[in-house]
Amino acid sequence: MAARLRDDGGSLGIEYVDDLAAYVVKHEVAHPRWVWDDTSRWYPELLAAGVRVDRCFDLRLCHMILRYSTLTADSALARAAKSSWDAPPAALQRREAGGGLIEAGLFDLEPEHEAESDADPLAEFTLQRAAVAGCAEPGRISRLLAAESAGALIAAEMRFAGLPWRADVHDNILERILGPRPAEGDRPAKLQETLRELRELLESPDLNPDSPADVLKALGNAGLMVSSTRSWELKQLKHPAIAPLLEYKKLARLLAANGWHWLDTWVEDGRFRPDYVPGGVVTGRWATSGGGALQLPRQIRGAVVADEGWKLVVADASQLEPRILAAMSADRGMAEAGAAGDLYAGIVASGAVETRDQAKVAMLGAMYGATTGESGRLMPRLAKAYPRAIGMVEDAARAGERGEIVTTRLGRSSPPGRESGGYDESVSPAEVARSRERSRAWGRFTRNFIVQGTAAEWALCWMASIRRRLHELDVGRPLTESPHLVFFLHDEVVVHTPVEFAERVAVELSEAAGEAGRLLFGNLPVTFPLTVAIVDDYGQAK
DNA sequence: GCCCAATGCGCC
DNA sequence: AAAGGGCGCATTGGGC
Repeated sequence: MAARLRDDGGSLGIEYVDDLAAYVVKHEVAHPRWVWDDTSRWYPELLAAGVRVDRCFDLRLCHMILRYSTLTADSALARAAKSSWDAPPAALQRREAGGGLIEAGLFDLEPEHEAESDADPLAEFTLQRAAVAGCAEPGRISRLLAAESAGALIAAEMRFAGLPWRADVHDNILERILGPRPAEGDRPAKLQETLRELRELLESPDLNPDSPADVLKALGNAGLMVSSTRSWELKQLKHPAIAPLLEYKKLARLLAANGWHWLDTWVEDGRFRPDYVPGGVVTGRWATSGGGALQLPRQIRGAVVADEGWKLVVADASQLEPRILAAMSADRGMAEAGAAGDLYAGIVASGAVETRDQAKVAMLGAMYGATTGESGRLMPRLAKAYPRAIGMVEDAARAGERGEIVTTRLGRSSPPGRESGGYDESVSPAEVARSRERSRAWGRFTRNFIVQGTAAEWALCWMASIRRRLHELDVGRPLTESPHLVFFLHDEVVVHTPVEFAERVAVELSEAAGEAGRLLFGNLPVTFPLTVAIVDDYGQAK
């Protein structure tokens, strides 16, 4: 069933839809905003039928934002009991593991909710409109809902198009690093050789290098005291076995995470198609499921190769999070430091710290909540030079420690913290210390939340703008025959484009970045420069 | 055999 | 340089 609504919400009638694709094609010429319960439920089949839509409103994603946003806390929607609109996306429910469905476990739904008996999209849409209209910042929240929904369209389109992936190139890379593909279950030659050397140097002929406990024991026998086998900890040690051990771990990681098994599982017909999950992270970042798409190691990016006659345009936003912080706190000094291009160099030029590395470490520390080490030591100097920016993250941290909720620029709010509850006299000192550490940890989370979450909003607006601009470059051609987005990584995008459009695409990416900045921050003097590369393979970028 | 937590590391 | 935020995934190893 489909209902047609006027802008004011008035109904133009309800009709039964037999052929969804034909129905959408017929009405898309009028550029409606399609309102549906879940983009991942409807859009893939439309794309498969060759149908693209311009705009939509993803009720489930928008519901989650409105449910928790402090801007809409007084709305009927936020006060209502949990319903099927609070359930995870259809795409996640569909995915099977073993013999059964994955239990998302995030929401305690009563059984009757799963029957979607209460999932009337018209009623939900009305609730959502009321929530937006009744809030103090309708402009911000409606921008967020539009951006989130555009993200849902993009996610479906990226999966449909797929990331170009040359299995033969990937295989060559693996052979060069690991040796020829071994029989199933055998170690590749380079791994085997490294292991032989490692066992000899540790005098542990039966060492299982894949078992941290076993490695720890062998290191202990060799007189090496460490509390774990993490690489950074091993690097502190001086012993001939450390080099081959680190080497083994690196090779084993590549084999296990992105080796031949990964290739067989995730690459089909020259494309890698992960499931993108918009809103999958509390901060508003996307998650993915399948193939570890957001963790593709640099080593194998060379296997992402543009089709014959096509190019990849790779763009990443330089120092996005510090710039976001400068903008949201309206810290003129920090904005100025980034104006010339390299924010960290600008911080050095201002005299706050001596070296670019110090500037970088200090900024990361400010956004993550570092307390010790060089990063912690530099913080006071940064706070003195940029009081508004640093003050903003400090305030967010203190709020989190008090159990309060923090909110991003456009209105996404952090989840409610655990009730901290003041401790009474009878509690042991150790218990008090644990409780304090928990609240500090939550403060680090809320501190980072406002920056990471606002950066995610910027990225969504950037991508929505990119999508519209790419479409306008070559209207009327099918998605995969004209410039289109094929990858997104928090502050970085990859566009697959026919060669003749590549230069134009590069320009549009930069202009879209400016547009995203204005959407979030109006005319504040904060710039969002990009590093853009037109390449044949992803490995050539950066 | 299945399930789950811990470990470790890739990405931002 | 230090071990601060967010994730997904493979593997080990313990419990049932």
